[in-house]
Amino acid sequence: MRKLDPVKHEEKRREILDAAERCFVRDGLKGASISSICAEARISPGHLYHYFTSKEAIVGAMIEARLEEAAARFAKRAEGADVLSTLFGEMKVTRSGHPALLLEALAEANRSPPMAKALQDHTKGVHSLLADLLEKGQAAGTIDPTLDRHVTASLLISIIDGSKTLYLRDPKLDVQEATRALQTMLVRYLAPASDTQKV
Amino acid sequence: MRKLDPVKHEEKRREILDAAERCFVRDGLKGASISSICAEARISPGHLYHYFTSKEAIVGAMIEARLEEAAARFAKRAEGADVLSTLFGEMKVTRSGHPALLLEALAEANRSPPMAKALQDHTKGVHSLLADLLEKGQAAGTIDPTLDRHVTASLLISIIDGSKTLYLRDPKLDVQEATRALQTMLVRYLAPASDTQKV
Amino acid sequence: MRKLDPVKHEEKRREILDAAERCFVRDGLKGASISSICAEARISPGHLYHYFTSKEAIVGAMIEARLEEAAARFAKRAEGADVLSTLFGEMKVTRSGHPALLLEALAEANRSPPMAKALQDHTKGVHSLLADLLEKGQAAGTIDPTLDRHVTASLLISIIDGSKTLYLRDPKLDVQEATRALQTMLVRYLAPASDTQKV
Amino acid sequence: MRKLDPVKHEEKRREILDAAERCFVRDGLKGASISSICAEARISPGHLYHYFTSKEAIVGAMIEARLEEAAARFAKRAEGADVLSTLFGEMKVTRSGHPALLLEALAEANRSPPMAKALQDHTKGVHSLLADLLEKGQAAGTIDPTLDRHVTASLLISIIDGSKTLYLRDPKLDVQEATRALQTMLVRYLAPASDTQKV
DNA sequence: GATGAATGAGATTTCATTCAT
DNA sequence: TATGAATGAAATCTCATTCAT
Repeated sequence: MRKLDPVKHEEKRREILDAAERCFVRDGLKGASISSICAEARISPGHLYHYFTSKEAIVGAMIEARLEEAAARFAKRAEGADVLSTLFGEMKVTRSGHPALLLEALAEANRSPPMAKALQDHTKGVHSLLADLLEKGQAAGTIDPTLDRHVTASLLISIIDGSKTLYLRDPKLDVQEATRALQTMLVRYLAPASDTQKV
Repeated sequence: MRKLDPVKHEEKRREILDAAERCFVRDGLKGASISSICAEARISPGHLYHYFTSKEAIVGAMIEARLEEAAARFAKRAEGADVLSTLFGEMKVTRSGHPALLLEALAEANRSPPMAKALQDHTKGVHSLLADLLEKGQAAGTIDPTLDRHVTASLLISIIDGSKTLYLRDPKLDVQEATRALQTMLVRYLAPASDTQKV
Repeated sequence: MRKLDPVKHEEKRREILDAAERCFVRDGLKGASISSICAEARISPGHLYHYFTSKEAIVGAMIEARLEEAAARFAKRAEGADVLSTLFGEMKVTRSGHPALLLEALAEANRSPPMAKALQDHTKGVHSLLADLLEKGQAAGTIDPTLDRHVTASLLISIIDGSKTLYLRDPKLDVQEATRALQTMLVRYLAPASDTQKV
Repeated sequence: MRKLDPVKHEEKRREILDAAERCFVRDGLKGASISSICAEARISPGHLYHYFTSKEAIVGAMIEARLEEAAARFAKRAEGADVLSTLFGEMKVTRSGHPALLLEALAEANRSPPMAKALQDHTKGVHSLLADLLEKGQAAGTIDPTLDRHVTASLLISIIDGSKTLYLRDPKLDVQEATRALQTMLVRYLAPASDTQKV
């Protein structure tokens, strides 16, 4: 009797996730309520439960989508580019892309094993992309060959994470200047020893 | 004839804050409930309100205490030391000191102006300490004199923040190795141009 | 496909208000609790908040309804009648109609501006009705033309208010006798000077 | 061991009652809390319970004191005066003397038998004073001898009660004018039939 | 698919009262 | 006498979730 249209279903799911995201950004993962999400998505609470089994599921799906999107963006940026320009590209995003959500996810990962797993799974993808880029750079002689690719990749990710707090800790900071400084640091770190010149 | 004993009062306050902190680490800033805090502190809910006017006040006092403590620790470490060894010292703390709380505070600062203010105020202290250390290093010739002290200080703080996520994103990461890599990066970044040798 | 049914909604609202009124009469405006109202209305506390945003809103709506009802009853009684018979009619209600609620409202109006406003707004309606009746009586020669209609109307309302305390101050008082005395007083007060005969 | 000084005790009790009264006027009988009373009286909650066994006892004692005071004032005013001037005197008090408390007491008397009893006991005193004054007036020929003294006394009390609502129902009312109108009404009501002239 | 009524547990906070000192 | 620590019940209100239609 139910003629279920999987396409429309998926569409609606995404609509709800979008609405949920706006609520989560505004009110926090715990602070946002199912009913606020329903209001934002203009559906009834009963209906929402046709698409998601619980609030936790919404949070999970939403974070998952965000992480996936970020990974995809990163992968696209990495295509045919070198490590440095990929990283530089990523850093311009710093103030957009709702760092709030990433911080929420990181805080939540401390307590929620599913959240931690989602975070770690996604991290793996970005990690191996970076490690590959580093390897290519080392082969091409543009990256210091003495650096361990895996540790360095992890480090680079953590630096991107850290860059999300710059604005929170000092809203008056000149973002462009800070970005440039970050780039300088990365260049100095990753360049082979022969590259004596400082940027 | 008995007058209120401010020492005991302060003691009890700290006891409650300690209990609260354990709850906040375990359940999150929003996830921890007043009654769980009361249970942890072994007092009645009514009594808690002799010491704090609201849950928000508890969160605020607790974060403030943590930030102050961190700043004090940092200041002590900086006494008579140079930038690099101060930073290296700070990084060993990485896995202790409840990074969970810092991440919670950062996430919360996105929405709560008082939290943002507390974070920014504390940041200023650490920032100027770092800037001073950088200046001294530049005067002594151990730090690249072309670096802007203020931007660099901000950047260093954000790198410390980012280091808090290393373990969350990859629990299998070798922390010692990662710490060494971080140190390498800092040395390469901060060293004057003449110091050609890589560590 | 089911849309919200405003009729049923309104019905339920009124049911809750009726239950609330019973509680308020029994326990007082402050003494009645949300949970007692829920018990009386046989709904859950959560559900009550689908219909009212706060306890204050319930109190307000309930008093408003009462005042409106009283005003409507008064207006109906005044239709085609003269002042005296209207007032006499109103006085027979004395012991019914829950004078308790009016006294609560009056006491509350001392502190609650919204309550004061509701009371004053409703008073205006009754006041102008009375003033009109007085004017007609003066034109017809049955009411002393030297009386100021507005002050007199206010006075008459306060006398009705005062009549609500008769039973409270002396439960053994013969209500019929008291009502007759009240009527006598009103006749003597309002009658034109030429009407020398006392009732 | 306890050398209890009954005079000081009584003094303190009265101080507390005065403080309590201010709180009750400000916040209502239910709205005022023990701790607000303690703050107002500048004593500790533990200490308060040396003087009163419960909040109810404070309310009771306070209302009792008020009623007694009102009765005493009334009695003093009645000394050697006639009904009308006594009533006129009483009416000038209208806006002072915290009508709030009387209205609270009346509302409370609907539910609290002790409060009802206190009210009725006090009423009896005023009632018989008024009845006496009326009797004297009738003997002297200044009061209509056909009026029942007891019913009339009750009626007069209720009119004084009602006058307490004048200002609440219409804050813009000219109090002097209203008082004059009230006096007119009383004169017309109480004067013997022969006194044809209207005031 | 879609609504909104309905639930009941639980959150924060207040308050009268008692207790130890 | 006097303090303020301490209690625990209860009050208001929120929220994730389920159900009937």
